[in-house]
Amino acid sequence: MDNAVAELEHDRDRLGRSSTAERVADILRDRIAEGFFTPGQRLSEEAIGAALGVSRNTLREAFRLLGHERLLEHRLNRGVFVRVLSAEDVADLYRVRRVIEGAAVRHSRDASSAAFAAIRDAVAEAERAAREDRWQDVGTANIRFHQNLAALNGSSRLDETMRQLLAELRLVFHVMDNPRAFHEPFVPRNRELLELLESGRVEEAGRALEVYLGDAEKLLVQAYTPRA
Amino acid sequence: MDNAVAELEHDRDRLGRSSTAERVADILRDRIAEGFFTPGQRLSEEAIGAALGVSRNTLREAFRLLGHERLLEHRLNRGVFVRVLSAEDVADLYRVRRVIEGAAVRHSRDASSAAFAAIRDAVAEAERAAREDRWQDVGTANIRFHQNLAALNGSSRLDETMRQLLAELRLVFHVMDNPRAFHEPFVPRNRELLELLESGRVEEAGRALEVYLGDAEKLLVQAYTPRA
DNA sequence: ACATAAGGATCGTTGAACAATTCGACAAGG
DNA sequence: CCTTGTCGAATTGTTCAACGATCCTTATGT
Repeated sequence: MDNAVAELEHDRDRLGRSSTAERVADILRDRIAEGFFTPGQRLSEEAIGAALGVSRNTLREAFRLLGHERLLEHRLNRGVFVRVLSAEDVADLYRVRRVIEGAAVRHSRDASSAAFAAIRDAVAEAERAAREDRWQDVGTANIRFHQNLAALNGSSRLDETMRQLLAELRLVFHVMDNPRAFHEPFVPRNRELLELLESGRVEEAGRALEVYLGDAEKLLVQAYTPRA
Repeated sequence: MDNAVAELEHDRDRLGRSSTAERVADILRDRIAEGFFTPGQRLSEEAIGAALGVSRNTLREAFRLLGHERLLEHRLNRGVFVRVLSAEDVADLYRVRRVIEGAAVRHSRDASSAAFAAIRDAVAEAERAAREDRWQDVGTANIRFHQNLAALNGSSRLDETMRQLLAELRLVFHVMDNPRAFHEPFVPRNRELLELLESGRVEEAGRALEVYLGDAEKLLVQAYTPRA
């Protein structure tokens, strides 16, 4: 019986998981990800508080949460705004990706088969969505691909960093007017990268990743600089 | 004159730097770093609010800030506690360090001389503090050494990640009963690592770093497991 | 056209209040 | 003796109303 009780401890995390502020943050996070709130838009404490039926204090806690995820920007005495990423931000995000995903590739030698299965799933999902012209979903699957790739590092903190990073990148994706043109080319390249990893050609995969990220960054920066 | 004005922009960050919640967070962060609050200790909203003369709402915002830095742990309806790191946490922190600092070493080829100067400063400061038996300061200087080493990546986001990581590690340092035994051996090794970098022997530096981090992690884990 | 001042809107912070939850103590029952 | 149910104190979660501080806009005067 002691064993059965001991197993319950795995579920302990789920107990603390529901304060109003966190649920509000979840809602706002989704709204930002889906583009309902656009970058640069100001989020009024009063308006949103009234709309969601929570007090200003609770809403402010939710804002604080999303601010630390860099999805919102908090300007003193001026309110919170949906983050606007600069070209420099994009460059920085890709510097981090090269570091984390590059290390993930090098860790692929001693990764579990379950970790590879997760990556394979994401690739398959992207291919399926691409066949069915669901380009928004292709983008989501691509993001999952890179999230699972980064997970090869085996570090929960790097997973968290990666999740935040990809959430930030999603802010930029919404600026792209043509989602297909941006996401489509990377579907076969994800497949390619996966096969290099599974066949153990680590150095080759590392070089492919560098080119991959370089191309993706270039596309994003080009979509940004025109207005400068 | 334009140059003088341009230089002022570096201080711009500090302007927005003054909400009460953030200042409270700064105070608590320092207190935690110096060991005034010990891991596992509960921080009462009422007691601390009264002591600092701020309202509960403001204090709770400060708690949120530190919670996202993983210095405090927030348990629903039970309050906030100074974070207690497990052996698994230590292992995870060192996984991240290997990734970030390892990448930093590889970036050292095209790093500015100013970046190297910052590292050299930290090494010199550690040596000075060691000569004067200020072992707490040696630890602080060692942390600065690694912070500046990570800065070779040239990414503000990785800098931020590294700052949080090192703040978490400081939580563990306070568990060590003999700070000298833990910090002293690494002072000459920092010097060694710096010289490898400055002479361009990157691969060698990478291997030295791996050993370095492996040794440091082992020391910490040993200090942890006895009580298990 | 420009600087200045007034006004309105919004944020930052406080203090109080009440509901919800936790925790320890103590009594009842097996 | 151990377990279980219940109560009450203490603490947190959340809301609300209020006031000063700050920013933005607009009107005013030169």
